Amino acid sequence: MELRLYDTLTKEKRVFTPLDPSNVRMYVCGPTVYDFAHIGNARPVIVFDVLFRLLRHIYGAGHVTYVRNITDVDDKINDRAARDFPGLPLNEAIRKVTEKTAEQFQADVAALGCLPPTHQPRATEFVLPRADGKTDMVTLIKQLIARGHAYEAGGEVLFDVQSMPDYGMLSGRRLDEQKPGARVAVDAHKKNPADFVLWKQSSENEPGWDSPWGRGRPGWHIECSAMSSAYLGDIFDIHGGGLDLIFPHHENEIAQSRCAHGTHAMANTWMHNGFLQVEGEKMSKSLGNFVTINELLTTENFGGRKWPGEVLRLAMLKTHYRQPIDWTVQGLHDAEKTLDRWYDAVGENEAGRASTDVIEALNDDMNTPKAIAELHRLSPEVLKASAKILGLLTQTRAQWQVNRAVELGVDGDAVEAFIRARAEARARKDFRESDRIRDELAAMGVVLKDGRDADGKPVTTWEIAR
RNA sequence: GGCCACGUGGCGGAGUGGUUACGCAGCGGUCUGCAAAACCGUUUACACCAGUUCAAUUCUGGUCGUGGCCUCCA
Repeated sequence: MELRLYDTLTKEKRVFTPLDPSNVRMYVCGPTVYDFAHIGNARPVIVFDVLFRLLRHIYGAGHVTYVRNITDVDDKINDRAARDFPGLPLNEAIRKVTEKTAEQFQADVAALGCLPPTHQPRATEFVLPRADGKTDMVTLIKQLIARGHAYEAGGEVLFDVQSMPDYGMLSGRRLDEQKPGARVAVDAHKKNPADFVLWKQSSENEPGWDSPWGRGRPGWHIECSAMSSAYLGDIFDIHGGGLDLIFPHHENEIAQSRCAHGTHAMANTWMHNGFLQVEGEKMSKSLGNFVTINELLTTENFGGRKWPGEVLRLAMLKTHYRQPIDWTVQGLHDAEKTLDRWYDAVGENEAGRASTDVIEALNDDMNTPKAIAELHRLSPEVLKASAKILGLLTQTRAQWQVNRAVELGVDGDAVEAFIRARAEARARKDFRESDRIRDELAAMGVVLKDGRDADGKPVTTWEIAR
C-alpha cells in the first residue's frame, strides 16, 4: 500500500505523492527557546520523527530533507532574559537564554530517540539578507509590499488579508464570517482587524535589526515562511506542527508564502498532531501539572521515579497522532513493561527485514497503535528491524538493562555477583541461601528470572522491578 | 456565540455494514525446589435516542458529554 496522509487543508486522507521523490521535503515548527520543553512539546517532535524515519525507509535515507526551526527571537524570550539576567545587557542575556534553552532542547529530544533534522535553522540568522542568497524575512516582506499584499502603518508592516481572496482556507475561517470587536482587537491603524504583523518597531532596549522600515524585529509568522523557503523551496511536500498552530500561525504562513511567491500552495500536505492532557486534566502551570521532558528523564517528580526516554517515546506512540492523549503514570508503566518484553524477545538478535504489516500500518496515516499491535506478533529479527522505523528497540538488550539500572541507582556488577552466588547455592540445593539472595535483590528493586538457554542449561537474567 | 475533533470491555487503544483486534490487568493451566519470568487458554465492549437496512459498534439525524481553536499555548 502507498503512503496515505491526512491533510488538514483538504480534510481528507490522500495518497502522498512527493514533488520530487529524490528529495522529499518536510518542515515542522520547532520550539521557541525561552524555557524547558514540556511533554506536550515532545509530541510533534516524536510524531514527525517517525514520519521522517518512514519517509527515509520509503524513499531512501539520502532523499528526505527535514527542517525544524528554532525560534530565538520572541518577546517571551526578552521577558525571560530580563528576568533571569537582570545585570546583563539585553542582547547578551537573550543569547544566554536562547543558547542554554536550545541546548537543553537538543539533549531532551535526543533522549527521546529522535534523529536530528537535516537542518535546524535559527530565526535570527534569517532576518536580514544573507550572503548565501537563501530566503530571508526582510526580502520576503519587501516582496509582499511590492505585490500589494502588505502595507506600512503605525510603525509596523502589516499583511493585508483582504488582498488574498482565499485567506482562511486552512482553518476554515472565512474573513466575511469574522465578527470583529469582541475578541479580535481593533487597531486603528489596521485596514482589517485580521491583518497581522510582519515587522514591528523595536525600542532601544529591545532586540532589533535595521530594515527599510526602521530598526525593528519580525513578527512571529514570517520566520517560518522564510526558513522553509530557504531550505525547501517555495512549494514543498509536508508542513507539520501542533493543532493549535493551524490558526493563526500556519494560516498566516500560507498567506505570506503564497502571496510573496505567487504560488497556489505553500505545502502540499498539512499535518497536525493532537493535544495532550496530564492525568485527565489540561496541562497548565496554574494546575501544577506542568511536566517537562527533562523532569521526566532526570527527576522523580512524575510517578516517583525517572523514566527512560524510550518509555516516553512508546507511551506517546501508543496513541494515534491526531487523537488526544492522556499522559498518565499508568501509561508509562505499561510502555515500560512492553519494552521489557520486547527487549527480552529480541535478545541479542540482529535486525532482519522490517515487517510489511508494520509498514502498512504506518503507511495508513501513521497508524502507530496498529503498528505497535503488529509488533507483538513478530519474530525477534523482524521485531528489531520493524521497531526501528518507530525509533524503538534501538539499543541492545544489555544497554537497555544497564540504563534502567542506572536510572534506579542499581549497580549492575553487584547484581551479577549476587546472581553467581545464588547459582552456586542452588547447585548445592541450599535453597534457604538462594532465596535469601533473591529477597535481598528484590529489596534493591531487582527481579530475577530463571530460564534455560538453548542447551537446557539454567540461566538467570534480571530486570528492574516493574 | 462561531469553527473543528472525539466518545469502544477494569485500563490503554485499533478496526469493520454481518466473522477473535492487539497490549496491560484479572482468571485458569503448563513449567519451576518455591517464586518470578516465559508459554498456553480465557471473561467483560462499542455514550444515549431515533432512522436507513435482511443486518449497525460501523451509515444518517438528534441528544448528552469531553477536548481544541477563535489574543504568539505543541
